Amino acid sequence: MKTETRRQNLRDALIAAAERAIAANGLAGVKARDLAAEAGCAVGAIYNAVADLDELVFAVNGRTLAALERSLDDAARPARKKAASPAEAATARLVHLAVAYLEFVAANTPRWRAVFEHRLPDGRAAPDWYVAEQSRLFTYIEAPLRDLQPELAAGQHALAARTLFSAVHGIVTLGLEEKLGVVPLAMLRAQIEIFVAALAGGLVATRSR
Amino acid sequence: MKTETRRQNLRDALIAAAERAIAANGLAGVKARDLAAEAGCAVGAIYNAVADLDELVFAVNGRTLAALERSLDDAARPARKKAASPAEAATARLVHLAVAYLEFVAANTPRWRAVFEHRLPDGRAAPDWYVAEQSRLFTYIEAPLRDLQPELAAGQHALAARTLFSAVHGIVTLGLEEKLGVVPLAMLRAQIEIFVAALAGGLVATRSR
DNA sequence: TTTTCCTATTGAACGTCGTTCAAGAACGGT
DNA sequence: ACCGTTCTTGAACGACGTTCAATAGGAAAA
Repeated sequence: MKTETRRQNLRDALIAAAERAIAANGLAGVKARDLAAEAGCAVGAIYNAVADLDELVFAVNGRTLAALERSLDDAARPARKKAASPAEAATARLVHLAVAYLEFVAANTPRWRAVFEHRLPDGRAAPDWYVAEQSRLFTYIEAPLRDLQPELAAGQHALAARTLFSAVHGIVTLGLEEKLGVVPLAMLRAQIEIFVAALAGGLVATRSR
Repeated sequence: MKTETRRQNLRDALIAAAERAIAANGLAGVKARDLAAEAGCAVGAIYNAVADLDELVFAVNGRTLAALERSLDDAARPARKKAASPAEAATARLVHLAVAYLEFVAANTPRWRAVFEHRLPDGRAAPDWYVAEQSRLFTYIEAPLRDLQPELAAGQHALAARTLFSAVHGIVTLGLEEKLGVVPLAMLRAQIEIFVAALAGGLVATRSR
């Protein structure tokens, strides 16, 4: 069964080539002929290792999600400062997470943009493993949110985590995108710290009303 | 000078065709041959009325920005409830603006997505009139923010307006994009009301510290 | 009006893209 | 060693944005 290993090797080479292409030129840099040249095969051979170029993009995006998770884990490890209250500790963790997200995206901008720019045609859906990976990342946000608003129903935390992530994602994405005025990274970090802290504080205040 | 009016007419027809194409099939629906067929001209004639297809997209996006501004104006008109404090009035206006934004985007999803999906190749910049239009829209956010945090330096309000817009934009965009779980519009509106109100409340609380 | 020049218009053609396919090469089981 | 199956190849296909030589037609001069 050497043909199967060769197929796997080609697949890996293509994924690696696609990852380099995305890092260098974004999603638009993923071109069948270039990938074939870099992986050392003919254009047509791509379609034995992979159904689509879309499948390659999903593979690369999956690796990017895994890399983000590693960054979030590293960011969560240290810190552990004493906090006056559980709510303050939760707020600090949310701010920390948001800043870690900002820094990951800043350090991996083209790779990360590919995660959100990629759209598959018509009604085709993302692979299950990909959705699962994406979903699991939200648990990082749900845990502090539970500490922040323990009285909320279970499903509400998942919804709030989506909303909070979307908000931070918007700030990070539009901030790094220089479409409307260039915002230095340090200023962006400061804004995120202010806004996430204010948001968390506001949520806690809402609770007691 | 009939040729000049004909050129203008063709330009208008092409913009209208592009707008229909975007509304129906998104940015990817803008195709030279289809536009030419719908505008009743040959493919090559497009390039007499317009430099690029990008120019057409910018024209359509400009119209979309104008439509958003009309929606925001309409949304700002009524309401005018009595508020206990300037801060509460400002918060209510920010929530109102965010909800109006959500509803505009929900009612014009493909058109609005085109505004953010459109990327021009290499180092070409957006036209000046387009940047100005986009910039002017931020003043809608800056005014309530000034009421909310009067002690902030002038430039800070512009920065905070960008950040707040980015956050709401993230919530709206990822919420309407059904990539990760479908969130009903009503639920999305509730989330926005909660989050913007909490954020505004948190910002006010930060001020007094 | 007639003639002339110039520019607008046309649609075939170019280069690039993802994907497919007929042909030939290489593999795996017997 | 053989043969059926499968993989690999690169030319070919259709679609895309854009360009261009050829032609048609309007504007200015006679």
